[in-house]
Amino acid sequence: MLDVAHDLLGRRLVRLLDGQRISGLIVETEAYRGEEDLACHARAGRTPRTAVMYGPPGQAYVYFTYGMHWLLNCVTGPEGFPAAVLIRAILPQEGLEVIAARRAGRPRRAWCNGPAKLCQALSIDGSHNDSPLWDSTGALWLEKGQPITEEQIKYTPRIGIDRVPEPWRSIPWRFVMNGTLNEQG
DNA sequence: CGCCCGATGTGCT
DNA sequence: GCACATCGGGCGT
Repeated sequence: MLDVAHDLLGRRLVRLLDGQRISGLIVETEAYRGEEDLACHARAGRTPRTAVMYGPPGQAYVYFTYGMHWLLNCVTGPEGFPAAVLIRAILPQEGLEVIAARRAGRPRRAWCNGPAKLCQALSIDGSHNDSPLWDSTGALWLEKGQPITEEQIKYTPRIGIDRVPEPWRSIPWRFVMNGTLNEQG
């Protein structure tokens, strides 16, 4: 739901890879909710791919697109209602050497400033689909990060859905923490 | 800087 | 068949 997209901002996304923590603060999210939301994958109803979104909240919904990219979502409630929050950008915090290696040749600001980039940086793929993001004993989870205030959040339409009809194309369900996307870190 | 476009596999019509 | 919740390189301004 929208409050989850809001709450995820400022939280820390943690990946345990070869025993090492790799993490970053979430600074950009988007909400997708319901079969009536024509930008949401669940617009086609319940299918093998979208089944996770109909399940309990707190699970990862990881899908493959454009023939080469993985994207990470957090499923939101209530159970039975298909909705998820896309994690679009993080600010790298831990495991910087690993991130730099996985994003070789790119400037730091381009390490994790996109939904597919952060999945590449943290080695997130389909094996993490339907895994619990509240379980800190797993390979991928969310932690309390840094509390943020309402004034720090910018609301805009969602990205990359230009072919979706109104009102869905323009509804401001993208959430950005002010002044974070272009930081050098 | 901005716009354009190719890459490349999968899910759904 | 075709669209796709993207990315990065190329080229023009």
